[in-house]
Amino acid sequence: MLPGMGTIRLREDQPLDLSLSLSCGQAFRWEQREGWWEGVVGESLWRVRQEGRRVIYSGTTAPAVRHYLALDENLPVILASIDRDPVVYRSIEACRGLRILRQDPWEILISFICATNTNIPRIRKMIASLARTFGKRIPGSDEAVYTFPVPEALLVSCGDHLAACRLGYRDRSVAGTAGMVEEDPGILNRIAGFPSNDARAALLSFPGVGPKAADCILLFGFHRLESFPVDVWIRRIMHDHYMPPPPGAKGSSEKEDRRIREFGQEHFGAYAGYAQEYLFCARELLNGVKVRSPGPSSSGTPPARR
DNA sequence: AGCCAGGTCTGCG
DNA sequence: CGCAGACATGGC
Repeated sequence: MLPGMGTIRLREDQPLDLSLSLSCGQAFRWEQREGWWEGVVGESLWRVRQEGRRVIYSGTTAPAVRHYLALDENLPVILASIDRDPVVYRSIEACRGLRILRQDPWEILISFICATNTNIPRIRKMIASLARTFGKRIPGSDEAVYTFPVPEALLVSCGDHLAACRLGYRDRSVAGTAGMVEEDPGILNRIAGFPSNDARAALLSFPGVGPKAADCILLFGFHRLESFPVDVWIRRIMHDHYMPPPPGAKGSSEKEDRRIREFGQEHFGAYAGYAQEYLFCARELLNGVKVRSPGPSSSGTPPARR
């Protein structure tokens, strides 16, 4: 029997969609293999799988899994609180069981610096490349598996290694942010204790972190569930279904994104981040845009736009 | 081949 | 301030 193997029984009233939660774009290191989800959390390789109301795991412990999957949070209450209009209602129906994970702030900080102006498949590759190049190998796994690199690890090598990770122009931001965290190792812990607006301001001081990345880091790395990141998809959904862009508005602008974010937080309330994530995950349904997801996907005929 | 992607930063007016 | 371009790369 594998170390740390066990089963968690989900409460009848607490939905979970493990696959959706791990693949929806809030975490980038989970892969489906042989019926399991495999991912590195901290120093360990986890294997997780869901069978109905059971979560089966190995390589970790039940409390760690419960914490990571936020099984302590009352999802029906959260979903009821954001269920304020037919659009988000449809998203909830489509994605019920999606939970916002509790992930490591440092890993999320670097991940969402990498996530700017690119697509999810490539983000996954960039993160995998960083881990393979700078992380520690985790023993006891058939495939080579690596931890997410600590800040110092991203700095020691001569920079050629970073270039080899193919981050594009983001490599400077990753290196700069790693340098700042290495010089001030307590900074993320302090940010974790800040009120959200101060935490947001602090995150904006890292190179490569703008308003959208800061909100993603707050939501996924610091579990600030009121955060409402506005990316190209959310902007599209909000303009199509909630608040048409002002006449004469050209494409995207920081001002317009701020307007969308403020509307989202006002409209959805304290759990606006959950609303954002459900809308994001239902974007194909809502906007009729073909979206790729990892793993073998059985694609029917995509609905026409609108 | 060309448009686009979970945007950010810089340099203008 | 607010806005336009540049930006490095690869998915589709």
